[in-house]
Amino acid sequence: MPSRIIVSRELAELLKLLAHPDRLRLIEELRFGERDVTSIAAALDLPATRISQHLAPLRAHRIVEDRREGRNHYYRLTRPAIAAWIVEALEFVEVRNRIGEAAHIEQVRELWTADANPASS
Amino acid sequence: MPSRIIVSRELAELLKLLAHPDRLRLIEELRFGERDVTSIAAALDLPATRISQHLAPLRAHRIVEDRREGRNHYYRLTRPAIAAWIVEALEFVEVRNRIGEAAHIEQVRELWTADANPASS
DNA sequence: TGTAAATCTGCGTAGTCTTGCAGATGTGGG
DNA sequence: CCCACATCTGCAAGACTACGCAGATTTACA
Repeated sequence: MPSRIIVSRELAELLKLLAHPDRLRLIEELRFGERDVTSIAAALDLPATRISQHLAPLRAHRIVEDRREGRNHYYRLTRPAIAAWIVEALEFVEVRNRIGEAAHIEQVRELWTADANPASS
Repeated sequence: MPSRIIVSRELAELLKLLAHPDRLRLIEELRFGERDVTSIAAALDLPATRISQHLAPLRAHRIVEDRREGRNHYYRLTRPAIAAWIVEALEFVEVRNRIGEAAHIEQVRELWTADANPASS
């Protein structure tokens, strides 16, 4: 079997893994370093169980790594560059004619490109 | 609703759209310019109907655009940079311990990074 | 040792994606 | 006008995914 087919399969698996709104926000949350599950859950306003469920496949594919400290599990990006790579994709998001759509994208690009984690918009 | 949530939804939609082995290879086929459906089908060794089915959602999200000439429909990437962006993702594909996995990835990276379309591996 | 906190895992349901196939459309040539 | 070619669309079955919930684990601490 040609390499193309093998690799495109792996690549598709990776993209499918990332192709969920919560997981994308989760990854962007980890942009600045490790966080524990409860903290991520609070930031995304989702139940901790759901975060754990999202983390499981990300962990299995080594998108994230974890470290235990007492009762808490701290997660971090295995290859932090993936967060920046994701933000680059904003360029390819179809800008529909809806009012404000482009503005939303620009706002998030700035948010996910910033060095710190100031406001949440 | 915060921009983050709106945009992460759009971004996830885009990634889901790309997250299919055939569609990834299809996009890489269009890297050098327009191709008609039959020609793509031959290159990927898939039935033309399937290619058409893959093209439909890509067209709807303006990943590709088409042009008719007689009976043929020629497709091209709306934003050609997306092909290069996808290849960058190879960096994040988990390199498993299987023999030859890394070699496969490297081979495809070269293939999908090359200026021409010589051999097929 | 008992209880609570933090997280993980398993399960059922509902919804979505993939794919082959049949049939519809549109176009060029005779 | 009729046929063949290129492509599209609709449909049903099977596979896969997301989500809420219940229960299992692991660890801290009294």
